[in-house]
Amino acid sequence: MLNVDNIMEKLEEEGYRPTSPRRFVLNEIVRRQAPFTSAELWEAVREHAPGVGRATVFRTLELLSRMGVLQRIHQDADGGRCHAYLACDDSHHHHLICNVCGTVTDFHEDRALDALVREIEQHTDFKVEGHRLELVGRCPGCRETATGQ
Amino acid sequence: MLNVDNIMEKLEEEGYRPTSPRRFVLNEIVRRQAPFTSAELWEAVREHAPGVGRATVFRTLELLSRMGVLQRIHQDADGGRCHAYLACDDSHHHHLICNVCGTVTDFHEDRALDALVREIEQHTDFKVEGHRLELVGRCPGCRETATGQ
DNA sequence: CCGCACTATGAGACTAAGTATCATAACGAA
DNA sequence: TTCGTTATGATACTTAGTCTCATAGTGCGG
Repeated sequence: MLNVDNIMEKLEEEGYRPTSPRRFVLNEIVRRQAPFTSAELWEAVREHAPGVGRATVFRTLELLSRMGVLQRIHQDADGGRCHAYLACDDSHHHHLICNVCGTVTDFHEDRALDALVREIEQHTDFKVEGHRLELVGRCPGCRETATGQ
Repeated sequence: MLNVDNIMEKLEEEGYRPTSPRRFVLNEIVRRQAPFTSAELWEAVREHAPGVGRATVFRTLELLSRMGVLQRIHQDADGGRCHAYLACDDSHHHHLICNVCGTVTDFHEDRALDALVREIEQHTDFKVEGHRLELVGRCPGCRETATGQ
């Protein structure tokens, strides 16, 4: 699914044009494993495809988010600068982000989450309609090697 | 705990000065029930205490966040504009935000969340070190009255 | 009560993310 | 080829938040 051609095809199916600026941006997005900022992406696009404008980069980010190919994740940065983007498939899932190397793993533990939601609904009388959940930690690789924060 | 005098006292205990600009800002923060944006707060402060500068409002927001009196929450707004602030006590807890009226309820369901974390650790071999969780839905009041989105 | 070191403040410049505008260019169907 | 539509790049703009710096407030030691 995380393949430039597939996504371009999907774009076309949904009525958008498979243009080359979009392909350039998509190329840079797909090659990233860890969450990236818009600034990083724009820098990379400018280097590899100098003709492409900044607005197009943002427009493509927005388009792909709407299509579910990309997610915008929130991080507890100090001030602004809290957004990062991440290519992922569009099924409902959550992210596990490594504190050390930034790699992201998806997970789909809906049973336990449903249990949590049910418990909360009982206690609070809220009707829960949606959630935002992100876990951070240490991936299998970094768990062994690195020790300090 | 959500009392201006208490918080001012706490400020003083931690070595900060209980100045009147801080008190003005704090007043506006404490009177809000629902999450508010920095712009709303700044507008309110400017109206009720014209002498206070914008930088002071942001500095106070930051200070209170560091002290745990305030949380910065993330919302899936379209673009920037994703931050809201919320006064709350500093124990570890999560928020339940009403989609209709914006009211926020805290919850402390750590058992179910721990179960979720344990399950994920087993499946992924990650060591989970932290999480961000926010639930949105419909509070008891709005659940009865409103029906449309 | 006074002076002094330090912290806090306001004004305003600055930064960075993201959006809006607008004239132009590429597309693709007829 | 033509023509309506969609996409594009340049650039201006907006908005959240930060930085700087000169000034003012604060609290403590005398």
